[in-house]
Amino acid sequence: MKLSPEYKNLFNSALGLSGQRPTKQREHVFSVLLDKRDHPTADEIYARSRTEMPTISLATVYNCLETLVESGLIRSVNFDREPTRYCPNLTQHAHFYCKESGEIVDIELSDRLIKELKAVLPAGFVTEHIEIAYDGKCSDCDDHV
Amino acid sequence: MKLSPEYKNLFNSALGLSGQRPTKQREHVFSVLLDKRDHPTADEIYARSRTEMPTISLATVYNCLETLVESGLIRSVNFDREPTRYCPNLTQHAHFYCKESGEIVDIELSDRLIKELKAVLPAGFVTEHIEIAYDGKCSDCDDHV
DNA sequence: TTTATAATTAGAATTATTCTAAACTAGTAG
DNA sequence: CTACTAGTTTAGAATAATTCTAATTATAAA
Repeated sequence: MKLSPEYKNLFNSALGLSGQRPTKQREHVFSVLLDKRDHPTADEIYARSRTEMPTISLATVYNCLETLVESGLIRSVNFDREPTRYCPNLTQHAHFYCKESGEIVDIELSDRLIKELKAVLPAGFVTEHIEIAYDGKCSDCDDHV
Repeated sequence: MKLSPEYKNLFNSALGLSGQRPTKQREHVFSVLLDKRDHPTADEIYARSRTEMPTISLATVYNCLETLVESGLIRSVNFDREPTRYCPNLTQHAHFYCKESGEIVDIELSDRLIKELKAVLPAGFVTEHIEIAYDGKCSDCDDHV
């Protein structure tokens, strides 16, 4: 697990912009997220990180995740009564949580739709981020197939 | 703090439909939420409930909130790194969280917009609920006024 | 290099929430 | 009305996720 040159650049510049240092641990946690894009929890990320970096601590994983979120490299996702999950933040997308399988699927959102969502805000309201979470059943789990 | 006849009806029938008993505690927690619609946390609801019902326990508040959510009378709302908040679920709406004032504002959503949001799901995906959370600055806190 | 500042670490602490077991209450049948 | 059954409440203990603390180590800049 190693960052490709493009991601390495992205990583360095994003951290640079938010005034934070690129460390081995931060890079590794980022690469773990890029490697398997299944929206893991902090605990899961900790477990995966330790296979290649056995000395990393859980606190560091939390710290790294916080830093990566701040620098815009990843996003945190919350579902009801579930620990926070994380995903590398590349495109504008929503999340679909399947109640049956527990799977989380990314849903791409068009610029037009985002614009419409912003348009419904009252005058003077400025949004930085819109978090959209669907829940229901995915095509694999839907009954009337 | 007492439920109006309409809400009392709504309360009884909603609980009835989901096979649960209408108790004093559930009714009181519901009335607390209706009384001040500011998206309080369980702790805040506990504090408010105790002014009129000093013997209610925190566990009961959690139980009541769970029951009310199940029966569709209220909604739970999650924001990053914040305890779960609750609101009486009357209309289809999103939530706007102001990073400056901490205020949570309801944003009404048209049926058309909801339809469009459902339309972007892949074939076979069925959603029961779409949770939409904006964050940014509300009109009171926005800089360039 | 040296130095100042930031990041990591392990473990303790905190916070939100859930669980447990006993006491109570509502709805139902006699 | 009385007793029964199942659901609900209660206080406190337990758990799970996350944050804090203080010591150590690493990074970047002079």
